[in-house]
Amino acid sequence: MARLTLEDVDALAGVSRSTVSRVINNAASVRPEVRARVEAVISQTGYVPNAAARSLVSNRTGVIGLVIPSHVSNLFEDPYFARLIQGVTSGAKQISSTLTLFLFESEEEEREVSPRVVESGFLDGVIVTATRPGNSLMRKIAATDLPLVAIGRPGIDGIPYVDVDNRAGAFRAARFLREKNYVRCGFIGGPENTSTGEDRLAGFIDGLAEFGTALPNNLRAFGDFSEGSGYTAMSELLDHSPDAVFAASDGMALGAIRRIQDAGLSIPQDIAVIGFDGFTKAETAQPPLTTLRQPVSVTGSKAVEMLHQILRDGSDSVQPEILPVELIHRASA
Amino acid sequence: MARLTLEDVDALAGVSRSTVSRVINNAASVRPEVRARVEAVISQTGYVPNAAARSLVSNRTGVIGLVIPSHVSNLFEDPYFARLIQGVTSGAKQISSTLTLFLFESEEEEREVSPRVVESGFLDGVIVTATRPGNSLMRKIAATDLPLVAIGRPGIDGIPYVDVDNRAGAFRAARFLREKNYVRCGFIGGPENTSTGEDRLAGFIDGLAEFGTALPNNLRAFGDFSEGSGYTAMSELLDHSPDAVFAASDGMALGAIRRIQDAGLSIPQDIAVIGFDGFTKAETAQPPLTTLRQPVSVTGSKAVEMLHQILRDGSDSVQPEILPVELIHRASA
DNA sequence: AAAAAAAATGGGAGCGCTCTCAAGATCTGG
DNA sequence: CCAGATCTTGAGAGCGCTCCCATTTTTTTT
Repeated sequence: MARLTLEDVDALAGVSRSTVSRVINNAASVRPEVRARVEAVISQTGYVPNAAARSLVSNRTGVIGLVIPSHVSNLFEDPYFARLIQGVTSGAKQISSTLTLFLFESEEEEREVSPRVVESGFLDGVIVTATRPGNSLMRKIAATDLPLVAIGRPGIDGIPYVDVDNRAGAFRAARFLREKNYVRCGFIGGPENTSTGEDRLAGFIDGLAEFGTALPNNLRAFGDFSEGSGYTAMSELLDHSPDAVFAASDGMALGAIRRIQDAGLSIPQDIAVIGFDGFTKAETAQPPLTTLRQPVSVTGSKAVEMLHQILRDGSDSVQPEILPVELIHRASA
Repeated sequence: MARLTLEDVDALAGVSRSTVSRVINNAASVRPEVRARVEAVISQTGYVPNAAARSLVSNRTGVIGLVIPSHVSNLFEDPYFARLIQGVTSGAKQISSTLTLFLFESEEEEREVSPRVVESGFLDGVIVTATRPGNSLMRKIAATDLPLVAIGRPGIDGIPYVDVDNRAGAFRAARFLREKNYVRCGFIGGPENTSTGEDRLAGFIDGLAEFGTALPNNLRAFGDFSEGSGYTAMSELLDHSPDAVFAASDGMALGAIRRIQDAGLSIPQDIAVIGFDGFTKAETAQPPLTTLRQPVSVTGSKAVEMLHQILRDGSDSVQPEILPVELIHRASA
């Protein structure tokens, strides 16, 4: 069976092309009985409008892109992206859109693919995630008129974004530790050239400062959010005998825990550990990890929502959104 | 700046629409100098053909769908899907296609969205993953003429698919344990109504049978591939004092390890453990997990490759592909 | 009941591209 | 050097839909 067209439907329903189109698009000015008749034909024949023809004339495709730049694809084992994708997908469903994924493996790919992504009219808008300040992809997309929402504070002014309150979360971690009278608080951070990395460090420093405590350089170490890097970072910190550590991801926190235990020390008696993420693996850790839970999936759906609003009302209509994080108290601190 | 059209380009290059089209599509019959002239205009103006117009007439969209049915979205923390998506993405890139993701949260959604997915002509083809035998979505898609490739043995005849050799892998695990003279080998399986679950169980049974050993019912337990479910399943097995356990996923193996350690037993002295997956978390486990590594990402890109071949040569042209798995020997067994 | 206003419907153009087909240009061989 | 074959190019139709506008039908008003 060849695919049905709108014209087949109008012939069957005894109305004009325009009327069928109105029914499909739920437009006004169609008599209820006519509408019913057309709908009957549609459901009987299983007619589905052709997407390409539709978007050729309407300039809407119902497709939004999710861009994940190259430098993160290695940390894809992190549940973060899985959850984010879930959130974006479910947001997209709300607005009857579909999600296409742009996962880059190298900066070269970013350069190469981006015109196709951006200019072909294939997308109604994009969500760009995990960017680094000055990321050229983001900059390039922002220079076009393709609607854009960033996830995480972008380095560039005027780009609407959704972020979790990394700063407040890290601040909270510091206060928590200091209130429990841990005095030598160490820090395991994410990559320093990311907004997430920066904010969690800044917030932690601020939180300690509140109690008149500083964060000396030798109690700072950095990883890439992965468990392995947390293990390595903890090795550095151990030389300077911290009594508590705040790690900027659950993965790194688990790595730190493993390192601490390998050193024959116990948690939280010898060293307390706090993570950041709130993934399930934090729950089943030994000991269960105290952590800051961030609403990853909500971040994703919120981003879609913002994009939708931009699509409707223009990009001046939206404000950045900062979602709260929550301290989950377990046994590790 | 309004978007350029092909006509703008032809005017600038002083040729006809047809010629520009030929250049874009890399067709023959264009004099080199003319081609060069047109290409110069294209690169200077940054012209990109409109995707919708193109696919309206060519009936190709350059988009392939990846369908993940509802019953797996909860196990999305598993690195499996992240890796699979990576593989599919990189395969798609090879054939200049983009990937759109269909992640369902309920069977109702599957029913609702599927016509749009399938019939709108928006997709050149789909890859359906993690299906259960008799899954209605798969069946429905197979009934249309949308090119389809399954990941994992589908329950339905005539559908091309890619799978890893679950059976051989599980067989290998059994042989390995028996050769090391473990005599009471237990099994923690995946969901019984999935092909993966079935094949890993069948292979393990066969492998034991090779040594004249049976797999009694009280040494079988089942989970959903997650760590938590492995923990629970191991609790059941412990009552029947196995001296080795093969878990059908790394996640469940790690859960089992935790359970065994909670019981004050040591690995592999008291109980040996083998997993299945070969994820990085198996490497960093305590003790490091012996496991069967499956090529997840390759599975994804292979599926795209098959789809591509179907698109070119028709669906009779492809054979199912079974990818080998590899035993990684570490300390847990 | 006729005139004016409002609502419903249909016809036509056109979105930006590809592809067929015919015409023009270039290249063969005798 | 010209008939025939080959290569290159351009014109035109049309993919399936939406949207504007003119026409017809219905409703409201006087």
